[in-house]
Parts: sequence; structure tokens; C-alpha cells
Amino acid sequence: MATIRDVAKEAGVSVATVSRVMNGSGYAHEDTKKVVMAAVEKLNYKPNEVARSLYKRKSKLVGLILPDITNPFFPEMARGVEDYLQQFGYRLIFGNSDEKRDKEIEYIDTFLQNNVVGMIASTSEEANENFDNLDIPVVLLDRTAEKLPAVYSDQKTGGKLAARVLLDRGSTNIVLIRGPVEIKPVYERYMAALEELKQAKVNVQVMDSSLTLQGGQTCVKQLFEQYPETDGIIACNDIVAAAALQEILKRGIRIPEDIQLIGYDDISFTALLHPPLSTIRQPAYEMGAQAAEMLIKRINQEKLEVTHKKLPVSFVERQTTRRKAEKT
Amino acid sequence: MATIRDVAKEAGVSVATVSRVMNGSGYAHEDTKKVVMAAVEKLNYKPNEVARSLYKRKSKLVGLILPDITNPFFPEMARGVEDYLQQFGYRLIFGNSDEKRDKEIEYIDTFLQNNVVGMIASTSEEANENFDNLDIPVVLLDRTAEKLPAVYSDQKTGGKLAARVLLDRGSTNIVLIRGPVEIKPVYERYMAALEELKQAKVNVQVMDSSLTLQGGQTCVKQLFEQYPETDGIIACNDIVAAAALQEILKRGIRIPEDIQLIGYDDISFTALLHPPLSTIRQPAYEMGAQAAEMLIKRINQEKLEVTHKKLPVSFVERQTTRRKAEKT
DNA sequence: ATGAAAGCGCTAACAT
DNA sequence: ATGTTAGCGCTTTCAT
Repeated sequence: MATIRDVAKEAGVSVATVSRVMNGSGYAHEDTKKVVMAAVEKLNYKPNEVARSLYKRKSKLVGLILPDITNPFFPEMARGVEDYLQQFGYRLIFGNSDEKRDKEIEYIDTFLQNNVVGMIASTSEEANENFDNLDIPVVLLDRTAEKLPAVYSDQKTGGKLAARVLLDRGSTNIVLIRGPVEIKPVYERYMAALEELKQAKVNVQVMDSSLTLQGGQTCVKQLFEQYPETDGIIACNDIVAAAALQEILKRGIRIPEDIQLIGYDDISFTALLHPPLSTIRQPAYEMGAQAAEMLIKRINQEKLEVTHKKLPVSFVERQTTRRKAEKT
Repeated sequence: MATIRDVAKEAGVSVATVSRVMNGSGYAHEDTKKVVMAAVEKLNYKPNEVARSLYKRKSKLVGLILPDITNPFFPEMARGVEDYLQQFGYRLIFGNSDEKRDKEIEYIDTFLQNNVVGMIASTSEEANENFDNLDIPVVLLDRTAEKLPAVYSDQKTGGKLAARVLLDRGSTNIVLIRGPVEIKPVYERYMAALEELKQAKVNVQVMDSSLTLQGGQTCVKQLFEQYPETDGIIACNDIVAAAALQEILKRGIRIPEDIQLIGYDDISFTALLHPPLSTIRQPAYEMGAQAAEMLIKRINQEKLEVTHKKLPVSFVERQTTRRKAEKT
């Protein structure tokens, strides 16, 4: 690997000059610029980011912490972040936290040790404090905290909407599947749905599930044993909804005639289920991209007009909910 | 952030001593060790990896290039890689290539500029040469090249197996959906399946599709128009298989009675399809983990007994293929 | 407009 | 057993 000195020698100038022309900082005669660039070209010189980072105390690296890239909701976000940052020459150091505080801390530490310019994270509630005294910008993604800028989606409206959909379409024995209460967005959508449901005069049951496939399957099996009369299910996410759908089909229950089902997230494969799953869509990619945009603004010392960006969710109507009666 | 000098001052020793006890290199009296560690503790000192990296010309960073984290096959691999590397204190710099040569090169360059110790990549055939003259270890994942160590799965057996399954279970009008021919593993499984099919006396048709949802849907719609008598489909991956499944159901064709369908990869949601999809499983997580293991060995200058590790695939029998007749 | 030199935080000779 | 110091590759005053 060629260093700046090699280039300097090749071009017959000092390293300072090379540095100046590389960075477009300070003066440099047109002619010497050319000579230097020629040398750069010839030696295929690429500045060592590590040395640069050491001096400037800032790298071109951004830390990204996500709970679990294996959950299809997060890769969308990750790509949103990456695609946006990539244009500005930033690279991602990445870690899965599994919602575990220890792992989050470990990643935060090592990111810091690598001079990241900023971080984007979906952290568990309790880990927020880990970000408190950093002197680099942090933006939260899909999670929130008072003190930190954040990009997230409108869980309240989402939860409410899910409930409204089933209600408006005539379900009266509804099971609401609640995800892990420690995960705030999941809890919020649950609470919003519950409130909406309670205001209607329908039967409501609550069941717990993890956000995973197995969790969903276990939960859903019990569901039909305990509440065979169920005619509406609101799942905490699409994965659990898919598990529910499978169980429904297995039991020969007609959907959406006998039972309606709605998921949450709109991860890609929901459209591939049969029947295709109705769900509440979170704009995951967009969330990632906007978090990245916000981070870059903060890195560039620009003021943020909005520090908490709440993106809208939407109902994606497919075939596990009934067509709403058109107004006569 | 405390530096090594702060610690040295606090402990009343020189920076060299601090460095020694931090790294367990060279001598250090038990007592001074204690003093130093106390200072480290007190100041919450974490060594600056950038400075360390600059001096050693080696960071604790590993570059990972994957085609698209948004395709559920790859996050599994990524986690396999991450979980394995993480134990040894390595961190991941990550980039999606979208199978584009330009992006691959760009990532390779910046990874190098950041002194990565090694790289793991699923690169397109043509980009392999970009890795040729690096003086850090590289291991290919899901892809192969003669000159580079690689971890991949047995595509030939996989393709053959998929074909065998349909054949043994009685399909006689088979459509083989071929993915992009530029992607070697996808091409290999296709070729292997085709050969197997040709040796049997059945009707075989080939159709092309991308690896995506839309691609699959488009392809599959045509499929039934062109070949309505089809009674067996071998899809290039699970996503396309899911699209096929949906179309089959929509048309009211009975599966597996009237038509059999087999996918490839065994990504997580295949089990959630209805009916659950039979598929050829690639051990994605394991592949990632083994690539990481191999990389670490190379980083540690250990000799590799095997440079090309071919992991076995397996048939996951679910409900889109018929039960094979038991031997009488 | 250009160069010399200090210094970012660390490690590893080398000296003591 | 511990300290002094050069140097990793770069950027940035400060001279000239």
C-alpha cells in the first residue's frame, strides 16, 4: 500500500502538499495539483483512514446496533441506513444486540474505541443511559428517549388502526396478542389497540407471545383451545400473524369469513402468504434512511428542526380482513 | 476519553508499563500490575483501537460483503459470521453489494483503508480478481474461486436432490425455474437439477426468474399460461417458490395432489407458508460461522487443512411434496 | 504556494 | 522490572 510519502516522493513535493491537494484544503498551484494527482493515480494511492482518523479523532465509520438482523423487519432498516450513509462515504460497523444490555454496551464501547463519528441504534429502554454522556451524535431508531433524537413510527395510530379495522369489519370476539412488554414500540401498539377495543362493546382477550416463529406457534395453538369462538386476531407482528394464519388454515377455519387476522410491520413475505396478510405497515426502509439523514446533519453540526421524527403507519389491506362495506 | 498517558500518570508509571500490563506482554511486577489496573478502572480507560491499529497495521475489524441483507438467506449467514467473530473481539464492517462490481470494489477499498484484518465476501464471479493481490486473508462465502478459501454448500447435490424428490414422487411435467445465470451457486443447482431431470423420461420446461418476489410472481403467472399441465415445479429459491405457491393456490390447483413444489434455501418463513414448503436446506448460519472460523485461522497464521469447505444440503420434507411411497 | 515539524494514542525496540 | 523514544500515516499550524 502506497503512503502519502510515496506519493510525495513520486511527485517531488512534500507530504503537506499532497495532503492539501487530496483534501482540497489550503493553497496549491494548478500545476502541482496535476503532478500530485498523477502520482496518486500512478501509485493507486488511497489515504489510510486509520491515520486520518487518529489525527482528527473522527473516522468515517458509523456504528449501527440492531436487535436482530435475522428478524426481517430490521434488514430493511439497515439498508435504509446504509444506502443513505454510503453516498456520503460513511461505512457501517454493525452489531446485533439481541435486546441484551451487555451486548449493547460492548458494542457501544468498541464502536467508540474505533472513533465512530456517530451511532444509530435500536436499543432497549434501559440501555439508553449508555448513550447519555457520549460526545458523538446518536440517533435512536424504532425506539425513543427524551434526550436523544429519534426516528420511529406511529405505534399508537398503528395499534388503534389495527383494532379499528377488525371492529369496522365486524369482529366481536377478538384476541389481542401482546408481544414482549419490555420492547416499547411493541407495547405501545398493544396498549393503543387494547384501548380502542375496550371502547367498543366486544369481547377482548389478551395473550402473550414472543416476536418469533416458535413463540407465535405456541401462542396460537393455545389461543384456539382457550378461545375457540375467536373471530378476530390482532397479532403483535407479522411473524406471529403468519403463525396464526397457519393454525387457522390447519383448523379449516375460513378466513376472512369466519375469522379476521391482522399483522404488524408489513415485512416482505406477508404478501406471499396465502391468503395474503392484511397488516399495519411501518416504513422500515424509510425510517432507516431518515435516521441516517438526521445523523449526518448532526455530524455536520447542523441544527435539527425536529429531533423526534414520527413516521406514519398505514393499513395494508390484503385478504385476511373482510372488505369493509361501502357506504350505501 | 482517557488515554494511556492519563493512566500512566494516575498510576505513577510510564506508558510502556501500562501498555505491557494491558497487553500482557513483557514483564510487569505484580504490584505495579495492580496499581495500573486500578488506574484503568478508575479512569474507565479503554485503549484507542485506532492508534493501536495504526501502529500494528492491523485492526480488529473484519469486512463483510453480502449481496443483499434484505434477502432473508443472507442475514442468517451474517449472524453466523458475527456470532463467531464476536467471541474473539472482532467487529464487522458491513456492506451490501447488490451483486454489483462497482460497489464491491468500493467496499473492498474502504475496508482496506480501515486496516481490516480480513474479509468475508459473497462476491460475483467477476469481482474475484479484486481480492487477488491483497495481503490480508479473504474467505469467500456461498461463492467460490480457485485461489481463495471458501465455504459454500453442495449445490450440485442440492439441485439433483430437488429433481430426485419430484421424480420419485411422481411428477412427469416439470417446470424448472432457473435463477440468474451469473450467480454461480444458483446456476449450479439449476444445472444439476436439469441433468437429473433429463435422464428421467419426463417433460421438462425451463423458465427464468430473478430471485425476488416480483420476479417470481411474474414468472409464475406465465408459467401456468404456457404450461397448464405442469405437475411439478422446482424453484430457484424459496422466495420464488412462495410466489409459485401463491399462484397455485389462487388457481385452485391442489398441492401436493395435482402439483408438487420444491424450493431452495429453507429460509425461515418457508415453514410458515401454507401448506408449509418442502425445500432444500442450505445451512446458512453454519456457513457463516465456518467462514468466520476459517478466517480467524488464517488471521492467526494457522494452516488450513481444507481451504474449500463444502457443507451438505438436505431435503426438508414438508407439505408441498407428496409422501414417498414406503417400500412395500 | 510550499515545506518542516509536531502530534493524534499506541506499541515495541532498546536502554537502564 | 521499568522507562525513553521512535514511529505507524496522516493533518495542520507555522515558517518561509
